[in-house]
Amino acid sequence: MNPNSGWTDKMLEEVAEAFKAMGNPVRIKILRRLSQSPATVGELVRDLGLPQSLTSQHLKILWSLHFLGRKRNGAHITYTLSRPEVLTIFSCLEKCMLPGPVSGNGESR
Amino acid sequence: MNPNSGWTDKMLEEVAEAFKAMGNPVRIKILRRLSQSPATVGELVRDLGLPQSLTSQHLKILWSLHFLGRKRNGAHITYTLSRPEVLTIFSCLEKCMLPGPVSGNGESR
DNA sequence: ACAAAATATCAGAATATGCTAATATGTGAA
DNA sequence: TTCACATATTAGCATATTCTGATATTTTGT
Repeated sequence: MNPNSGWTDKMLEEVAEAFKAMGNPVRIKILRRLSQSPATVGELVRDLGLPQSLTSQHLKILWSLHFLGRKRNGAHITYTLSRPEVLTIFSCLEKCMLPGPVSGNGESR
Repeated sequence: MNPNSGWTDKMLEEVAEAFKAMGNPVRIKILRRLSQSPATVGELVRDLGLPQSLTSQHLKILWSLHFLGRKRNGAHITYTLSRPEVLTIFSCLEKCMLPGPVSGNGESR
């Protein structure tokens, strides 16, 4: 019945949101940095060389979508990667999607 | 030196583009439909219940990013999924990211 | 209570995205 | 060539995203 075999429209939306979250260079930087080790906002700002405000905004996005965990430590807030699967996806992309085999897709116009 | 251990800025952009491409419900529908079997634009329009123009626009995006292959057959054009890895990513998302364990992320404000 | 440091939020501008409706292009048949 | 069908492209609008710069909030130390 459902022409989307298995996925509801709501699931479609959520999956799209998850991809969208990863569809930004700054957020990818953050995710990759946090995959090495947890970090505070200040450390991220320093390591990635980004404005504090911008970093905070992107952290909010990633956190609200449950990509990140957050822990207060005095005046500092430490963020952690809460979905290691993200890294699997990254390495899949790195290996499979970037080189773009484009093996004879037979476009002959 | 590079604070992005391994990835150049160009790679970051390209990976982000790939994620962005998958960050839209219509494009996810198309990718999933094509994962079952190749289809012409008309078939996609019918199966997914989308306007022809919109379908064509999204196909163009997916094709130009090398997600799809294309083959002319008379007046028809058949599209195929050219990156089966996409499905791996989908199922990873389906299993890991959607249920959102959010297991005690220790947010205690 | 005050100041300083760390983080978050807001306002606004520039750009990008997604959609509809209309039009163009290409293809095969008569 | 002309028609009908299949697909692509365009224009324009509405909304979303991304960024900067300024301001708010929270926390610790004095």
